[in-house]
Amino acid sequence: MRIASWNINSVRTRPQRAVDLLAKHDIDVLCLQETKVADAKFPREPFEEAGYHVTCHGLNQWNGVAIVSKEEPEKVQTFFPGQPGFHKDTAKEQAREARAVSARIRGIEIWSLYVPNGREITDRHFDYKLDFLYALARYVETRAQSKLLLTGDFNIAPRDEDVWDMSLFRGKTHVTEPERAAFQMLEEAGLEEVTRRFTEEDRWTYFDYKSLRFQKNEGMRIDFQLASEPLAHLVQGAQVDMVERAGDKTSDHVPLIADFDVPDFASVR
DNA sequence: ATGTCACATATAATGTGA
Repeated sequence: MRIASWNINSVRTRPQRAVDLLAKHDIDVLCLQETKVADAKFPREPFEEAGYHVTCHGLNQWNGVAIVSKEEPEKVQTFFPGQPGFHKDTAKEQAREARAVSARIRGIEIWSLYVPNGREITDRHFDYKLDFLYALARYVETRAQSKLLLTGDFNIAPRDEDVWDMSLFRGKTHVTEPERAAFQMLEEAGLEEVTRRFTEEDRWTYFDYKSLRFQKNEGMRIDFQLASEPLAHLVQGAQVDMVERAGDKTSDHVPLIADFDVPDFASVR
């Protein structure tokens, strides 16, 4: 079973790239982040014409997540239990943003997650990011005994080698101790990151649009797939599709693909 | 090289966000 995760940075800007990706890799489930579209405007047709189901969760032009799957999801959840909200105006309601959607497919609870960026370490958004991760870890603790998969853009580089030049990142978001500790909380709650060990060569998942970062191979590893133990031991391999970052009108992130030995009971019958 | 993209809005230039 092939599960891919990709921060597409606007699904309306490049829907055909996503549809082509499904065919190119024969993807069973594609988790998208930063779709940047409200549900009513989501371009469902090209995915459905390709034979896929679309589960989307978008509230406005920001954030937005989706799960595109060959099989029809058995259960869908928007927001994870305990997910905190945010609004830049503290006088307004701190409403939850469209950063989490899940679908149960072939017995796996699969989440497409877009963790808050954090902006600057002195910004309220940074505290929001940490709160989001703490709440996520608490939810994981309740689900870690079954097959659970968190995919997406975590906006954290857990190790120094996950950025191309650590000296440029000290004091900035994505590499701070509290962010890395929060990521570790997810692991301590029962999850294992399953793609890293298969992607040592092409290890970046993100390249800034600015400063020719892709051309200079100056990237970051901030996208991951974290599986609970009952699923993690079924992982068979992982890869990034670096070709997807080349060419015109690309996302700034690269698709992250993982394979799991999960039987398709329907095909066995 | 902060110097690129994407989205929105009294559509044309600017604000927000990454």
